[in-house]
Amino acid sequence: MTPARSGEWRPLPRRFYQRPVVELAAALIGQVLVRRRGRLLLAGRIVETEAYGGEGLDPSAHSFRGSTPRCAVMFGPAGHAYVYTTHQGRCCLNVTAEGDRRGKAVLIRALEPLSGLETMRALRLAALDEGPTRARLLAGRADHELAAGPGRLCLGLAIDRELNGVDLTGARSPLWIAGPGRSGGGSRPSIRWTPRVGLNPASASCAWSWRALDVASAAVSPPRGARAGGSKLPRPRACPRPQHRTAKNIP
DNA sequence: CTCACGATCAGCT
DNA sequence: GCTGATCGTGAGG
Repeated sequence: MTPARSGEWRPLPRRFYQRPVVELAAALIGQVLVRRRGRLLLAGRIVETEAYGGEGLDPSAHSFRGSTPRCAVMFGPAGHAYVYTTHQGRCCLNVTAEGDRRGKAVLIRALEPLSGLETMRALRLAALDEGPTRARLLAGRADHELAAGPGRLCLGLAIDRELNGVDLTGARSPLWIAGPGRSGGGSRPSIRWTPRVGLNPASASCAWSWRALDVASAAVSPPRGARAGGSKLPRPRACPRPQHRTAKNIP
């Protein structure tokens, strides 16, 4: 936001990412994702993440069946960006974990915008078709909705496949993750665990509560299609026996 | 080459 | 709360 605050946004070191992936998903809550675009900094506080396990361990992970051209970055060192495209030209951002080259990563699902809000709004709008609803969207898009969702935050922060593989710890990186700085207030966020979004409810991995979210944030992404603006926290998708992580759960 | 499948989103009921 | 759009990716023939 302010130059003084942006000066506090230094990249977290490699060792921050070198830990079990579920632990990293929790540790990322409250940190600040920063995107440098020319002289402009776009940034938001991370409020929602999901852990994805490794090859042969987590059927929901792209790395489950081993390295492919798309997910090769997951098999690289920790602290790099894995950006993949989903349909409708949208992207999702993951950060690699552990560095054991077994394909573990954390999906960043939602941010609370901190810096560059007008640019985020413009980038989001540019991705929509021109039409009669455009003005209404412009007026109605609340700040906390700008990056509430994995595809939305990539649009708003101009994150696309060109950033796939970038080192998040690099001093000159166009993308990095920083500590909360003074604005963090010193108190650790309160984390709630739920099953991950979009899984087949019948799948065994649906029982693993590997989605971490900041209970205090209004910017967490709804599981699917729910109207924004409501104050209710998202309800986890119906899954058999949701449970918190256990030693057995952690790949 | 062809086919099936989503780690989604916006709009409407 | 539900539906349709729409296309990159990877597996298989």
